[in-house]
Amino acid sequence: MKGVYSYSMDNSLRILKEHDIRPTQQRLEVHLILLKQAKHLTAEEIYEKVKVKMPAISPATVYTILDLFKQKHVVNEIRIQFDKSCFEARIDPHHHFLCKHCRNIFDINIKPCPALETRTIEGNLIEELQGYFYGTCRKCLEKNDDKPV
Amino acid sequence: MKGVYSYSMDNSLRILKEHDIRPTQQRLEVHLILLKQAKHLTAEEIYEKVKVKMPAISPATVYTILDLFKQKHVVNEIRIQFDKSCFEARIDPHHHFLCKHCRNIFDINIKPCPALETRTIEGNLIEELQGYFYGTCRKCLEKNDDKPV
DNA sequence: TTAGTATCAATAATCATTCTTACCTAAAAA
DNA sequence: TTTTTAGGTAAGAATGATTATTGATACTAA
Repeated sequence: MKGVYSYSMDNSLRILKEHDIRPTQQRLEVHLILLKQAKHLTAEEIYEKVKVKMPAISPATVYTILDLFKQKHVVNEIRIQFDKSCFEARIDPHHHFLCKHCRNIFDINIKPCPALETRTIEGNLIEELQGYFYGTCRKCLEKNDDKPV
Repeated sequence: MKGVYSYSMDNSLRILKEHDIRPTQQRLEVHLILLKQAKHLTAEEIYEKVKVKMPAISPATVYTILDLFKQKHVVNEIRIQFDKSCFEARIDPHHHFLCKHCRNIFDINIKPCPALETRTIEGNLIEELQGYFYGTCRKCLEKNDDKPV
């Protein structure tokens, strides 16, 4: 257990250093949570998880850290839900799907996606892109669950 | 002038009726503004514009109307800006570009966009999709304006 | 007419996020 | 070692878009 934890923490340490981020305890913890989770977490979910290890941390600190991580490109921010942001450690461009029923978010792979393969569109330079899909996921379709929550 | 106005208002009236929306004064006015503008407006911008004709209207009413319009598919909501929504009368699926410099929003046409052409992805049923591109628009590139606002 | 329904304005409430301030710590300089 | 400096953080207040609530009014159908 200690081994796994250390390994991941070392991973976070290396990643932060590689991106010129001074590795404080708080930053390491936030990064490790995103790395371990391998899922999309809201700022509040991250805050709740950090608080287990560091009860004194404040939400503002989590927001500050996530902001820094965004700037340094170690996390990706997703606004697929209208009322709050999610964050993920995966940083290569890819699309997302939000199920209206179970509210789960899935990564989407569109094989040849022209949007993901160009640097410019109609003369405009693309520096970031987000593809959001809304609908009913496979599992909820199988359940024949037609009413959105 | 009267002619143009009436024509547009008739347009709005027809569109609302076609979508089973009882045409009240407020709803017609909000719809007409979006129709005439042919651009992306925030809820607040719409509110400011309606207020010129109907000084008694409240922001809550505008939100309610826009919500109804969304449900009935007469407007499209765009969350390309993180802190507020924009609305447009164009309802066919298309992507958007936000320039980090001039903050303008442009419609984007990707010729063969697989995302716009499928109903399902990996077994998930797509009911709505939003493609958001962030970067530097053609005009700002020409100005060699490299610093985001 | 009259009951029932829908709409709307106004205000208050919510809630994610940001701002402000002050404290603390760690590294650099003396 | 002490001083200095800069950056990081906690706490709580502030912001601001959006939503909920409520009471009044207008429409609809019998």
